[in-house]
Amino acid sequence: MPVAEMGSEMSSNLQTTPTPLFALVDVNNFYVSCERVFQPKLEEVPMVVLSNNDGCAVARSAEVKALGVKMGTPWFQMKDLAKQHGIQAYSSNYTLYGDMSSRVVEVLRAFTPNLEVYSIDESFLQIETALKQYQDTIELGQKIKQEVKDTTGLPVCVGIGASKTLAKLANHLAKKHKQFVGVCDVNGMAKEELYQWMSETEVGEVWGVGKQIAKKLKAQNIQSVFDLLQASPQAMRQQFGVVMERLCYELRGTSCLQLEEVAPAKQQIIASRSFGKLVTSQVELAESVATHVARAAEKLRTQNSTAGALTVFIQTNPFKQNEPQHHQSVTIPLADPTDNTLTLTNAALAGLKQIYQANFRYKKAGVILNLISDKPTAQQSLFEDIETKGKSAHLMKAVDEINMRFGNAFIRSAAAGTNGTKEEWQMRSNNRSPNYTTKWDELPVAR
DNA sequence: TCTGGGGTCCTAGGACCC
DNA sequence: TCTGGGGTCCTAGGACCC
Repeated sequence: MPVAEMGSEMSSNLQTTPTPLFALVDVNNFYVSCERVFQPKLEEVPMVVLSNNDGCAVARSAEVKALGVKMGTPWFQMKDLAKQHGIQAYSSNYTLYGDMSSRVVEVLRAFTPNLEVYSIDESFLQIETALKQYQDTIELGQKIKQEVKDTTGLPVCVGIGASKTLAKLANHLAKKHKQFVGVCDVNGMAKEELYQWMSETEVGEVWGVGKQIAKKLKAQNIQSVFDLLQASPQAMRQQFGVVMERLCYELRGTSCLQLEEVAPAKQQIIASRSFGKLVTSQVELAESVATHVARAAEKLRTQNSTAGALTVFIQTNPFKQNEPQHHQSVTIPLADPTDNTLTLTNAALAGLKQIYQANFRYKKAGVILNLISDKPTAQQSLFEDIETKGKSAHLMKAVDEINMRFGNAFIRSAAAGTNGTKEEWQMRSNNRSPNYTTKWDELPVAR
């Protein structure tokens, strides 16, 4: 589609709903910047922050990025480079980073309560209201940047756009190109300029386009963000699924992803670690598994939750290609949801016994607590749908089809939800057992 | 020859994010 | 020799249910 037509299509899409405006505030080189707040002498020193066991770089200063060091590069692989350029390495201090993160959020909340803490170093703000007190988006953005710097000592960039994806893109531009001075608004920008930036930016930079998808896109000559903007969302959905379709609309300025002000309840808690050296004995694995359970259970209690099941897993080192590999996990359902460390430990150790195999050299062990959620099952939500909205179109279609094939004798399965009260439906559902002998003809008759 | 079909649950795996 | 840890969502296939 020619560029000129696309603009008109975008505006017609937007007529129905008022356009939100998002700002993404992201701390530059977060862990590195945190260390520098407390050790100002590190300013402008090329440095990295290392993962657990000091394995690989999880944060790089601008100087190190300029040397071409990628995120996640193992420390041993960059030692030569480090020597050559005087790269300093620091072990990570997550307690400190967590604390700094809260302080940043506090500052941002003063601008607007419409805020989503997206990660330890990033927040989305919805800024339509806050904007009224400023001349324009750039002034607001600069004010945010200054305020965070003054209060916490941390440098941030601000990206502004009509969707979260565009705000992310804007933030990327603000970080990459000095002329934005840390604040970029792709919404206020002239279309021609935006499209220019988009065609200069690789498609892989788009939020939600990772390595694999970028590769497939490039194979069909979708190289830049602009190329993706021109692709048909329907075609993208065909190939990559619904997430990708949403992403395309977001790029075109139709916001599909809402601000999530209240963090949804966690579905799982993971505690895992790599070993410093490879482990072969079940006893050693059991010790580490017990430690992980204790940590996970602690997190569980902190958030006042209980686990309905527990998963244990152990893995060999995937980087050792010439060694036999063993990755296995087992999930243990817990009859009564619990937050009790001893109960969870017993379950975990029983699980470990099931999956452990001698003669493998294990690199990593961990546990996952599967939390009890109040999210309704698909069937429950279907029922609620019927209760609130009346019989939905797709359900009626299914009913019609059944009636067409089998006559009006009965309606089964999901359609059975149309019969009786919620309680009756739940009873039927609870009564299911291997011995359940009800014949078709005994099932409830429709209407 | 044709042989019911839709739903749930579970698991595994792939993709993505920071 | 040495390669993080914690999350999410989606999909597909098989077992099982009625």
